[in-house]
Amino acid sequence: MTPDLSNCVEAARALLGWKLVHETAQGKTSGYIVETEAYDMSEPASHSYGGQRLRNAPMYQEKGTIYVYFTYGMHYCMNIVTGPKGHGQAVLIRALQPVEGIELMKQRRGLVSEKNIANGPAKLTQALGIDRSQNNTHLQGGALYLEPGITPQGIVQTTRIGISKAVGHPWRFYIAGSDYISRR
DNA sequence: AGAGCGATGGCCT
DNA sequence: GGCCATCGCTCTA
Repeated sequence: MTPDLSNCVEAARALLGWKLVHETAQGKTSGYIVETEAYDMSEPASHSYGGQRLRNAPMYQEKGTIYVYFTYGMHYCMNIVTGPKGHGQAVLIRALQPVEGIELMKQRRGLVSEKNIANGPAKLTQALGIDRSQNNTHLQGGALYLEPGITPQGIVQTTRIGISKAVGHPWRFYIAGSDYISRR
């Protein structure tokens, strides 16, 4: 069960409130998606810009494919692929509100505050135990999947964070008033 | 074959 | 607010 993933910008909005779940040998962890960003092959901030290559190939797969990339020599970030096969687009999951397996997530993150468990794209992959082995897998039928969660009472749309190109696109979304987003 | 740099986070001041 | 860790992908030669 997934929201409509036919377009990255609409999907980024629609994914807010859904519960992202990961089941591992250590246990089950999950959180409500509270912050997202859309990326599309038409703009240079996207990994899919400039055509398909080995690294970005998952972005060109079927909607619901998972794209995990490694950056800054130490961080993993996770995206949910959207659009038809052959169109390089995806939604970056930027923050979660912890729900299940909070103790395990704290253990993985090595800290105490619940607000800091998953309030950033690389923090949430560490908390849920996501790495390269989930890259190019699919939300359907895997250990990493979506479940219905909460209905956001308000959604804020603004510009994306941490990029230097195509900075004007208002393709970042977060749940209004959430204490678990990376920044306002 | 090799240099440059990034959709970041943590720790320091 | 600023700096640094750390590595693999991409581009150029």
